[in-house]
Amino acid sequence: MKHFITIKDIAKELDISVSTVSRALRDTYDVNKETREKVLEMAIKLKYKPNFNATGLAKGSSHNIAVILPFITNYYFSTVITGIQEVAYQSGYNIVLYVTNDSPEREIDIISNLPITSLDGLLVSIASNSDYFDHFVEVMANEIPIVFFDRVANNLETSKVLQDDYNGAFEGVEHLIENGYKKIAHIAGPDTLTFTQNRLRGYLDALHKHQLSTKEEWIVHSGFSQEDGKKDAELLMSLADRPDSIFAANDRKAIGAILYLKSKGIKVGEEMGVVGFTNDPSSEIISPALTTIAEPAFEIGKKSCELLLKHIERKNFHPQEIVFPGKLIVRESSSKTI
Amino acid sequence: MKHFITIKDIAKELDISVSTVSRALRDTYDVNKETREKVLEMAIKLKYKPNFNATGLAKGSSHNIAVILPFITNYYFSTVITGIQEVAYQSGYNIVLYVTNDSPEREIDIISNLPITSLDGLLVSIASNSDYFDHFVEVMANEIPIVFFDRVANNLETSKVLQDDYNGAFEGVEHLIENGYKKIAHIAGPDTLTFTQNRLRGYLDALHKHQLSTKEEWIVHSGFSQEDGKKDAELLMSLADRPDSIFAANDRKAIGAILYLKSKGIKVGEEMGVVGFTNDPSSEIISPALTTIAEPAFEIGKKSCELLLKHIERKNFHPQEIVFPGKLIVRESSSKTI
DNA sequence: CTGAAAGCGCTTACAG
DNA sequence: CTGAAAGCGCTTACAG
Repeated sequence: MKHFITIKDIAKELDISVSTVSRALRDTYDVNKETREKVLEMAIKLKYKPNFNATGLAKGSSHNIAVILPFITNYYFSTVITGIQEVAYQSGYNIVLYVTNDSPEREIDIISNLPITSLDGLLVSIASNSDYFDHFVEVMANEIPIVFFDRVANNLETSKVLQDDYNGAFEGVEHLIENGYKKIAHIAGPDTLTFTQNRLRGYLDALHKHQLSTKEEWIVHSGFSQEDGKKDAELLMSLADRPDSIFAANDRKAIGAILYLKSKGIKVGEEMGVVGFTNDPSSEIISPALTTIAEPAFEIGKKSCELLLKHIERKNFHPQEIVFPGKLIVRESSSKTI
Repeated sequence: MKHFITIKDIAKELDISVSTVSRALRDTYDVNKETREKVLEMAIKLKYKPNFNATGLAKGSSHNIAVILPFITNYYFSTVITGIQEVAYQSGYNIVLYVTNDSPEREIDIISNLPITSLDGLLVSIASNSDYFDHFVEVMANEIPIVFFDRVANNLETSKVLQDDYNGAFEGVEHLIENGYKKIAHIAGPDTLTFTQNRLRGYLDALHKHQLSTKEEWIVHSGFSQEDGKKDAELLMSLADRPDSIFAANDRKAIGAILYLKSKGIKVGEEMGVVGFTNDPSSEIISPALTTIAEPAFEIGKKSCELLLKHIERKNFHPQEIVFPGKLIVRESSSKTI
């Protein structure tokens, strides 16, 4: 059996009670200054490490937060986690990671089996086709706060952190219009996701503002992968009335589309404008380089974690919704004259 | 205070002792079949969730494993974690994630402050310039098993999971030679890392086998980023005796190099061959597409986690070193006749 | 300012 | 096969 140094060892060594050691170790209680110093010294000398199972049991808090998201193998999510992690690390919290693979079933299974008694809060971005949120309600009923980011569950009284999907899309499409494109298609994400809907609205409103119209067949919903983008572009190019440009819901789709267009000898930029969303590093690698809306993924991660910690530490912290503005990054894929 | 259902609630409801409930909940002990079934039913009915702080305290195991690595914002590491996570999920283990940002200081700080009493094992990939491993020894002294992957600490009696860096490099360089390149440079990683050394050896031995020579100035060590690759290529191109091809330690460096070469109007493939290592998805996005050695990142993650679980479950499981073969993927960046 | 005692939820010899 | 009891390491009213 493993043996670790406990407060009992410190107490024995110093010939005082464990209660006093316990109090000295946290600085919230009245303890004689010298006693505290002796305890602290001894703790370092013995390399004492608190047993979080025990503190968790006794106090009902664990300094663990769960992060639950669809994937981690892409720029956006991995950067968000890095931001979350930065704040958690500074604040002495541990991150427990769960990946749903974008499957609603797996999401439900994970949430229902969460080691909820050793979790102080949850940070979550839901799966594309999640439509059942009762398991979140159950978690919240246990007084475990949740903060949603990016892919949020509406109708839940929790804090949310988002990028400005509507205005980002609006700006991206307007940029296309200003550069002379008139027949703008939109390859969108799954229409169940709120941010997909917001980007679609931004697209529609930008067209409307400039008295341009779209066609139903120019709006295609599918997944978020490069492969999806490829297929969407193929579909658009097969139309009798072809668009002259594409606003993609994210960069991976945009890149898939560009790859397809290039393979067909279509000159991206000149012949066919493309604008993405995210500012994935790949958008600089592809040629022509991709014009896109940059999302502050790292900041979103940091802010989400900060909010969650506030909820954890202040019982009645009022839920907030934070929206980060996007930023248009103009590159080569959207200029008729490269 | 939060209140959760406990085994006491089940016991009271059924009018039996908590000991019996406890035993019925795990199936290792002799319990009357009917009793067990009643308990299991009631547990479901009351939505009982075990308190892992309590089981951890009582048993000294927590079903938590820590994953500690330099970054998660790249293809390789995020895919490895996905593999780890897959196995952990199937086996009912939780992943506690720590990111060192490739900083040895942060790595030491993290490892020294690990909630070691609530961790069953560690999966780690060290920072580039780590050279102090005593904190790992300390962890191991507490009977917490460690499995290293990719960036391993030598001289430690633990299991290790790697790709075949030597042979991968050898094959990549030989491929360049077979395609007619003769003056092959190597843009390497930090020379402190074992896998960097192995890839360098593979490069050297392939040249040697084909009676080709290199020059000291053709071997340049730097970091692993795209930016590093760019700078390395710039340096190589400034040489009086320029190489005619580059074997890069990873794809990001290779891509940086290609981007630089393209910006100088150098025709990659024809004029200048480039081969990478990893098979990052970006290697298909860049044009010309990058020839590379594919690493089975997902498999490496799975295997690492499987090994760790064996160490956790079987006290005297003998440390193993697993090496996964790489696979040459030929694309456009290495063929003189595109 | 400090100590003794009860308790957090679970496990596990020890009896029977 | 089952129960009573002690214990895991820590916290926290309660006394003093």
